[in-house]
Amino acid sequence: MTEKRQLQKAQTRERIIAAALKVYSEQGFSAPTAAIADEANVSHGSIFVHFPTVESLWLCLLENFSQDINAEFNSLSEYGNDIERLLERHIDVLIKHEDFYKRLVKEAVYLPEEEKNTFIAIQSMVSIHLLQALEREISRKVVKNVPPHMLFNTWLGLIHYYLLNGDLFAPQDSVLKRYKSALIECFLSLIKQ
Amino acid sequence: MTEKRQLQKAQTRERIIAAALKVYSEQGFSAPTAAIADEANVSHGSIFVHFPTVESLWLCLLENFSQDINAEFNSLSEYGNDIERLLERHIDVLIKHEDFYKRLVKEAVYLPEEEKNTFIAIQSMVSIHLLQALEREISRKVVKNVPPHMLFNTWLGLIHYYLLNGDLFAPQDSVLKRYKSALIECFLSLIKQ
DNA sequence: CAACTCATTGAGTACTTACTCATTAAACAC
DNA sequence: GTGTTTAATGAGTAAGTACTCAATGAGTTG
Repeated sequence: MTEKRQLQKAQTRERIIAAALKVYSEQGFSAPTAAIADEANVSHGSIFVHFPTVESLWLCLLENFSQDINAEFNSLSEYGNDIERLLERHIDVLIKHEDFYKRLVKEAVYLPEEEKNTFIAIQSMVSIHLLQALEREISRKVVKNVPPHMLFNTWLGLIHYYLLNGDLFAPQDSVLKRYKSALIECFLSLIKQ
Repeated sequence: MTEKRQLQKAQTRERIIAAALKVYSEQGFSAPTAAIADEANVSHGSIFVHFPTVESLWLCLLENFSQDINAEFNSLSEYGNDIERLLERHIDVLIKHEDFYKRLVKEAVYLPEEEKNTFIAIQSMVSIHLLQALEREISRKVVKNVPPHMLFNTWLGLIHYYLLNGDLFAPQDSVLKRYKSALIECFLSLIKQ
């Protein structure tokens, strides 16, 4: 049997991934690989044993993140067409991953195509549920007759705006926690007839 | 008289500034100084004769930009409280400087404090006029009774969202030109009672 | 126990960047 | 015309980065 080695290798990989998530959340994706090795208590070279390039490490993190978050958004279907509860759930999931999500909003522009697309896919996940609910409520004349994708973009634009300017709106605090109800209230009152 | 030298020095400075504006608009603020020297047809060292550090070059560009754009926004007062025309004018000014403005939206987060503040000041300029009009229309019950600053953030969030995702919404084209009327229409119909 | 495999190491390499400074030549003062 | 000032030059420096690879030693196998 050749188990102990495999196990240790897997553990090292996980340590690197966890360290990278932390370091990138705090310092951004241009943080040096040396900082990740430090955080993971692993030699610098070890990173390149597990990931041939930094880009492959980014991609791995993004795919993990996408899976995690998609799993949490799947439960959105439970809420049916209750827009308020969908919005609440949306923000709650983002709060859970606020640091990393904020980094993505800030830096996705500079990530390579593949990573960018993964991030866009995450947003599509929410949009599916929200658009469905919006269309339903528009047809029921509860929500204004505005193209639903523009409503969705307004919502995401608002949230990302607050995330990007977090230092301004809520210094040393979670913007999403602080403004959750204000954001939802504002958006709801805007879209309603 | 010692004129020719001063004139040539000033011209070189302007050439560097113009080149930097172009290069940064196209490649972002992390573009190497060598690219700017190339574009300006000036030696690499020349840049540091006129600007002690790259940061001082960034700041100079931002201050120029702020002055230009503020001058154009000052005419906003002519429009009084006509929100639609204010929004139109806002987008028109941004269209005029779209490439550089887009870069700022994308990268302001990483610029040093002073540059970031200059960018924030630009946004305040618009907010003054727009908030005034919004408050007026709220008191006249034409616009919904939502905190005006949240309405402003919704508007700016929407525009910045479209700018950030320009490649998605309008590949190889100006997002603002393409979506100007849609954005204004959407926002107006949302805020109205 | 001996031979071998392989995850891990960290000093070293190759590259890119902002910034320097001795040198040059054009503009200027007399 | 001669000497001085100074804008401009570009090869050179220092610092930081991702990535490599020969050496190590713990794990594994017979």
